[in-house]
Parts: sequence; C-alpha cells; structure tokens
Amino acid sequence: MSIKNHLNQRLSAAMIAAGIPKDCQPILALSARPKFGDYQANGAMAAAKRLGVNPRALAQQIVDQVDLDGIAERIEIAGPGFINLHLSRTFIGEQLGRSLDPETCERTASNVVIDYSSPNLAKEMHVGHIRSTIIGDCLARVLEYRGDHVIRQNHMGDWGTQFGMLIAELELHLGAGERGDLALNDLEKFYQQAKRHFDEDPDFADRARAYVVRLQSGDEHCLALWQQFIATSVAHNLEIYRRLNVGLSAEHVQPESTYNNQLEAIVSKLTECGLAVDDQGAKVIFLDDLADKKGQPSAMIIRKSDGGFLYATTDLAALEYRAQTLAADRILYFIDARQALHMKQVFSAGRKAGLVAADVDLEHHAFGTMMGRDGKPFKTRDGGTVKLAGLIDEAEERAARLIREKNPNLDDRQIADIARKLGIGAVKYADLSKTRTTDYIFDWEAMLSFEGNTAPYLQYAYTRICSIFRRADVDRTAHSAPVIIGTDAEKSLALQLLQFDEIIEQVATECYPHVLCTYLYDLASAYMSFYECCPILKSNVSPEDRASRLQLSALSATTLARGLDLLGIEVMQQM
RNA sequence: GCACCCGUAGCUCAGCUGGAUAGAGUAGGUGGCUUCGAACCACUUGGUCGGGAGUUCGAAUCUCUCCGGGUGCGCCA
Repeated sequence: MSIKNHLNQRLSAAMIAAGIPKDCQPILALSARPKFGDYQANGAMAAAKRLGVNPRALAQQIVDQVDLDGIAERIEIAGPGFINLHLSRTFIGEQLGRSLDPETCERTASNVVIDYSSPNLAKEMHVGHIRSTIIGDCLARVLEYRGDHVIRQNHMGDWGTQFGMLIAELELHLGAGERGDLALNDLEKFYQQAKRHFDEDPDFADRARAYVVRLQSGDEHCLALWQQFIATSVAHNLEIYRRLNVGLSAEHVQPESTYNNQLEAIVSKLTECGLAVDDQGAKVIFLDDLADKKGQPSAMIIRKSDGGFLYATTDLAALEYRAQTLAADRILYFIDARQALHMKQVFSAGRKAGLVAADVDLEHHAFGTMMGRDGKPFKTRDGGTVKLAGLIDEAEERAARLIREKNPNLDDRQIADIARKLGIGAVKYADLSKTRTTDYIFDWEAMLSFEGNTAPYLQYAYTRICSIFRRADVDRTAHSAPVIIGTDAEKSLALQLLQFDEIIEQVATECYPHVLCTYLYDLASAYMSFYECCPILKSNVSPEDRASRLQLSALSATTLARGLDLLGIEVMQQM
C-alpha cells in the first residue's frame, strides 16, 4: 500500500473521530516545500467551511485524534489550517523494504478492449499516427501490468472508395508485367500515382469507381487485387510496430472490412427498435441527448440514400462486437479529438440500441492535432507528411552518431543496438511526456533531443546504476539490505520510489501517460542528486551505508526499467 | 449559426478533487570532472497564468463575459 493510502486511512479515521462527516476527505498531497513536511493534509479547511467552524481549531481536533505513531515524527498545523506531516525516516526505510514484495501491488481483472493505432491502409504510416499508436500501447501495458485482461484491437481502415482507385492502379502495374510486391514497395508513391491517374485520366477514374462497386459485391478479381494490396500495407505497418517496440501484431488486426457482413443486421436492428428513421432517403439516428441549446438533435447517418454504409455503421458494429463477443467491461478508444462528436454519437446510439450494456465503460481518449513549428497544421516543405519509417531512420542515425562520439569503446553491433533503443525511446518519450489532449507541435529537434527531460536521461540514470553494480561486482537483482535514510537526498529518493504504485493507478484510470513520464523524470533527477552527494563505493563509506545505498540504487534501477517498459521504452546496461 | 478543445517564462510544456512564495526542460549567465559514467550536478536571469467580473479565509484551477487560436457539425473515413 502506498504511503498516501496509509496516511489517508489514518487521517480519515481521525476526522470521523473528531465528528466530521464521513464524506469529507483528508485531501492529502505532497508538501509544496520542505519546511511544510513531506505530506500535507488540506481537508480540515474544506471540512471547516462546510461545518461553519474555525479551520485551525478543527485541524487541531483532527491532530488530537490521529494515530500516526511510528509513521510521522512531527505533525504541525500551519496557516489557515494545513496539517503538515513529517514522516519518520525509520518508517520510510521499512516501507521501502516492503515494496520489494511484488504481491503488495493491488490487482484488478477487468476485460479491457483498447482500440488504438488503427491507421488507414491506403497510405504509409506517418507521424499523424504516432500518438494513437504510442499512447494506446502504453495504456495496454499499464493495464496489463496491474492485472487487467487487455484485448488490443487495431481497427485498420481497409475499406472505402479510395480502394477502387488503388486496385485499378495495381492492375495497371500487373498488366505491364510488373511484380505486385515491387509495385507496392513504396506505398506513398503508389498512392500518389493512383491519385494522379484518377484526377487526370477519366477512363481510369471510371474504372476505379466501377471497381468500388465490384469490390463491394464480392467480385473475385477485384477482391484478389484488394487482398494483395492490403497484405502489403499490413506488412508495412507491422514492420513499423516492430521497429517502434509497439505490442501490436497480426493477431490484433481487426480491420473495418471484418464487419461488412454485419452492417445490414445492425441497420435492421436500429430500425426495428425505432432508433433509426428514414430521412431524405437515408437512415438517420437523431440523438436528443446531444442536442444543442435550441433543442436540435444531433444527427448520425448510418445508411446513405444509395444504400451504402458509412463508418458510423461500421463503428456501431465494432462496438457491439467488443461489448458482446469480446465481453468487455471497459472499451478505450485512442482517436484524434476531431472525432469527438462522432464518438459521442456512436456511444449514445450504441447504448440506446442496447448494443452495449449500461455498466460497460466507453471512453474516448482524444488527443490534439499535430501542428508545425509555426503553430499551423503540420506539413513538410513540399506539402507532404513525415513518414514514420523516415522518422525512425533519422532517430536511429542521430543516436548512433551521438554514441560514437560519447563512447568510442563500443563496437558496431553494440552501437546499433543502443542506437535503436535510444533513438526510438527519444521519439516515443517526446510524445508520451506531453498531455494527451492538447494540440502538439511536431519538432524534429525536440523529438530527437537527448538532453534534459528526455528518455535518454532516464536511460542514462539506469546505465549509471548498472555501472556501479559492475564496479562493486554485486548482482543487482540479488542484492538485499535494509535501507537507512540518512541524508535529505536519500529521503527524497526513497519517497519518490514509494510513489510508483499510486502513479500507475492514476495512469490506469485517467489514461494520461505523461503523468508516468513526469514521475520517472523526477525519480531519475532524485537519483542523480543522490548520486552526486552520497558516495557508495568510496573507502570512507560504512558497510551499512554502502549496502543501504546499493539497495536504493537497485530499487531505482528496477523502478526506472519497469516504468520505461510500461511506456514501451527499453533500457540498456551501458550507453 | 451551433458545439467541443486550447491561451501559463523567449521557445516546448507541468501544475493532482480550489491551497502556502506558479514549477520543469530548453535558450542565456556562473561554478563543478587526478575520486562510483559531465548525455550529469549545483547556483542564476526570465511570468500582471489572454483581459475583466464573480464565488471565499484562499482561484492558473470553479462560474459568467469578452478577446485570440484550433477543430467539428445528415449522405468521405
């Protein structure tokens, strides 16, 4: 149990004993300044306001009642009624010993479906896909770590009008005697060729449109071309995932087309229950709960007047599949904020139609639009997009150059391995460390930076610890010793280590990975400060201090590695 | 027109259900490697938290309003 929970229990009990209503919280937080102790409880002031009594007097009553023997060595009331808690150093040391036991982590066991990455297969993956892919993957790891059963769903876009154009292009290449896999080697170029043919050649455009219809009606020739195209594109995406160390593989691919044969049934079901109605030839769902101020309901078309289905239909079918077949307790969508209204509509309609039970959590975790350095929507100089494959190449090259410069003793194989972990880590951390919901600036320099609050800083802290254990000739994973909290640096580090579980809990419920990034950065900083002022292997250090400091180092390494792993970032023994 | 999101240091960003003197990174300045890895550490310069009003012991945080930016809104996905 975390220290915060510990204190929460004791203070809650004291508040009840002092006659304060049960729903008043202690409101515990880390103290703003060292002179205010380690933790502070701000609940007395809020409770006093409600009860109409003097806040300082109420704080005193709580302090009179609270039992923190062996936990806090000093309790003070300050200002209008802050309760400042100075923790016992012995207690901190004991708690650290307990945190070695993995069984202390509270487990959950929900069925959680996570929809993330979900790129369109018509084009190559570009930087616009990175947030969903990386953030979704982080949450999958975090939820799995705390015990949930995670079902990854890569809802790839493999269906729609643009595929008529693409298979017409592919047919053109094959007709010229070209090999399909070679023609599709550069998906981006291929798409642009198809687009140009479509725009400039009326015959091609007609053929493309006809192919869409033939594809939808199950024409074998078109399906074969389509499957060849899809297979190549999926393979490209899986390669990107592998290079990014993202836990998505072929088994998680559940593309739009898999719902094709359920769309008819979905529309029937929604019509029969009276939710979907005919309007101007189309099937439309009007949602009163999403109406504007004037009472105009929000409209969602699930079937066009020409009989065609839309992505709303597919999303409803996917929602039913996830809730019913996959038996989800919680369904998370990591999708661009621009689709916020669409997601609300799907959730609302899905619940009203009974596709998903009321006790299933539906959560759209949005993120902002990617902007250029000028604050406008991002484009490269020639108006294109930055491909993920290129970004990964660049990250690895930059990392390799830096390693060669900093550490000339490494051989080429070591450099390649470290460069991969370092470069990819920098790219992922740059994204994960920013609050998910806001628009974000795409900045090569910041993303590939190796200084300051970056993944390499955290990886560096880890390698420093590894280096100490190599020098001491001690097995880090086997080392075990009591922790003695002497200096302030040791205390800060210890308190930081003890917050890991509550941070994981917070990330699991709120789905904000940047909270974990901030925590790990603070942990690494605390370790760096500790490292500067607390010698470990020097001759003037007592055996007890040496063992204790090695213990703190081992715990720091374990926590850093675990936290980085949950972010999808790897560590290395040296760099 | 309607709806949602966002304005915090030169730049990129934190700031937990309202809490004490608004914090990091980066950029600028100073100092620290014959001693556990300087991709580091210790100091330092820099902000009327977009403007205004309200709620109260207390507001970057909650409410309203205005300004500025972004996004979305029945037959694309």
